[in-house]
Amino acid sequence: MAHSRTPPDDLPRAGSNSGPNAGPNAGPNAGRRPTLRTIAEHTGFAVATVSRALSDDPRIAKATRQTVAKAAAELGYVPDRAAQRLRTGRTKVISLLLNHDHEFLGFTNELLTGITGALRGTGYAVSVIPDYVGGDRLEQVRKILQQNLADGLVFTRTESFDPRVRLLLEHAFPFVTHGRTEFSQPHAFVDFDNERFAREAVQYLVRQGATRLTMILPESRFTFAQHLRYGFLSAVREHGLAYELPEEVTLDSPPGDVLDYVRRRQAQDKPPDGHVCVGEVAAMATLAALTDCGRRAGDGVYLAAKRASPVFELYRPQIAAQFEDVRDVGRLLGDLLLRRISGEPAEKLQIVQAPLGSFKPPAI
Amino acid sequence: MAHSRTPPDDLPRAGSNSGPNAGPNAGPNAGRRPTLRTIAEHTGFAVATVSRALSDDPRIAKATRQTVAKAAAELGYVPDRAAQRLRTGRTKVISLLLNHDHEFLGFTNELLTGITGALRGTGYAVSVIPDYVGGDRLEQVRKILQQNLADGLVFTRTESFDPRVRLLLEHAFPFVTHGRTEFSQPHAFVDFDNERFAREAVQYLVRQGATRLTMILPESRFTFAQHLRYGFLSAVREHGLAYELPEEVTLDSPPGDVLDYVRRRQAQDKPPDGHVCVGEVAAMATLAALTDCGRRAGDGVYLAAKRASPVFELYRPQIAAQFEDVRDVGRLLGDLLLRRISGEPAEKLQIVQAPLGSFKPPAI
DNA sequence: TGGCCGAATTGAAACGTTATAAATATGAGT
DNA sequence: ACTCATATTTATAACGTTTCAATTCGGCCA
Repeated sequence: MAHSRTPPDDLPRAGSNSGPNAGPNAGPNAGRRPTLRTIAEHTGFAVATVSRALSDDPRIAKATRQTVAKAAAELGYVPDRAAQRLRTGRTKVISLLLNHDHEFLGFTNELLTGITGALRGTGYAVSVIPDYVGGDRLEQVRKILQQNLADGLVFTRTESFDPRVRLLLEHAFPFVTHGRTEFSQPHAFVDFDNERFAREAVQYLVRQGATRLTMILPESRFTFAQHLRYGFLSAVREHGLAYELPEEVTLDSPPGDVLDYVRRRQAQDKPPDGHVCVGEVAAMATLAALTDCGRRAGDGVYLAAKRASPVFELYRPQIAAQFEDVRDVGRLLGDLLLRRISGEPAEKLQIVQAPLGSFKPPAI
Repeated sequence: MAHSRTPPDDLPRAGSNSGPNAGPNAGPNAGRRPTLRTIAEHTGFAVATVSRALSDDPRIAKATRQTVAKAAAELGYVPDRAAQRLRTGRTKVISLLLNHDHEFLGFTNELLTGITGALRGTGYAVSVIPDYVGGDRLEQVRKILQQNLADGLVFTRTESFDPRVRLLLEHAFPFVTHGRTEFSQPHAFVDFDNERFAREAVQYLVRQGATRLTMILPESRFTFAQHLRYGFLSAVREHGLAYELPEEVTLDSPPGDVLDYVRRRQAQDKPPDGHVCVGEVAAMATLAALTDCGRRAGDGVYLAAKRASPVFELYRPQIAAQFEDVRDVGRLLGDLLLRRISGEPAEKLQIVQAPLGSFKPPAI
């Protein structure tokens, strides 16, 4: 315990129990969790000094910082989050708005794995907030803002003019979305290049020999619906092909409805023979419907899908698919949010992910 | 603003700004979030009284409680969690240990939906903590205990003598597990009746005409591995059937390994013709392997599976399956944990869920 | 009149941290 | 010896809540 200047070791002004028996766990708060005060009593410095030393404030002498750090480590000190939060207003929490209604298989698990991975070692915790897509999506965001429940926010299923984005921008609250918006003011996001996916899916189906293409779209309010539509349409028109974009069902329709729709459509005139499937569930429903109608994928009718679950390679017959690495999405979202929280400008925190892999006719 | 006794309306002892202009938002903290003090200044009561009144303390006059409640509502008061937490030690957080390695498709999403649903309106937040099954599963639990990061804990994939359970019991910390243990001291849990599932799966396969049964088990340290094994074995022996329980692969093996294993086994002597599949991934892998070997489920080889994802009904060919309602599991876990936190004895908080539905030969 | 009681309310002290402003000591310059 | 800038450290006041130990008050009993 070598101090630089005059360590007030002997000054009895600390009062209570810094007397003769300043043993390791002798104080009145014996078994309790160590606080800054504990360290202060052990080292002889003031609480304020200890606080500063631990945050590596350059105004504190280097020797002091080391002494304090050592004592803190020995005592197993770890700062009290409630106290820090009360004092600073920073929560060390990031909230994830999670939607329950629709799910690409395994999406939530992969996303969380990615986010918690990115936050590892930073002291940030992830708090999960339900996002009822059907209800008022603003409610939870308002609550977080008003009650200061988090330092940053992540959410998915972004709409072109997402009211949550508007609100958060107004409040200058750090956030990252999965998906873009069409606001002029920039914000941080990670997005999959759905336009390119749709275009390449169409091109693949054309190569396979499909002549009439279709794709079940997300509800049009979601930005990625526009990207998909644009990619699909521009590729289809380029090849001068027939196509149809059904209005009756969306990606969020109950899978049974999608199944029914595809079945019905198959029974009608000129059914499509090239299906772009934007998720595993859509692909499964489409494939099931085709099977139910006695058709076999690869034999006069073709699928091109997007998959997000690594496990989906087990599907038989295999489906030609590009991969969206959702774990990586989570990692990026976490990473961008941390940087946003620490002040980086939003326009530098925008990532469009390219689809992984390329469409190949299934071997099996 | 009628007070019961002597409201110190006129006493200027409050000092600062309770003078002539006690307008709604006139104080020095104008736009700021209202605190107990704000309410105190508005109603003329002391901060302590307001605090008590809001917690409906019977020592506060009824009229006062109403006055305060009204003022709080008008001002939009909402207690500061950091301050409450600092003062009381209660965090209003429950932590969910989430494992990333293995996933029944959609499990995490359903579980979280259930838990957050159960916690709705209670003020509790769900914090997600990664649980690296491969690593030290105790580390995160220790951290939560030492740093007092939560009021309660939920975790899955429970082991027969799960060290996390032991530690938490020692510390008398509230928790609920998904899955039982073999400790003598009781603790709260929700578990699926895997023994019954395995037994009924075997019975179904026998009815279909299977003669040699198999099941890929979880690693033996997990309690549900024992339940599955017991159910499987007792049913198999009852029927005097041949069986095999492979050692090479487990439920946690990479799906590709499972696929390879089943394929290899099919090529060997006396391959099993009845497969009990404990999850969607196992079922997909098994089915894929059979398909790859030119066999068709339902035609001399049979599957009986457990499914946790509602979406799995889209699988073709359909797989005879019982359903574990994971959303309900989540709801129950949340519910039990709340009750445990509020002091109910653990032995009354134990639920074994019966499998939903019964095995039927797939129509399609 | 005075003392005592119960009901209602209150001041003040915590909880553990950080930020502000002030204090102290050191060394250099005069 | 005296001032002054510099380098360190410190006391103190918050942050918003809950709770302990008073305090106030009217009425009741002696």
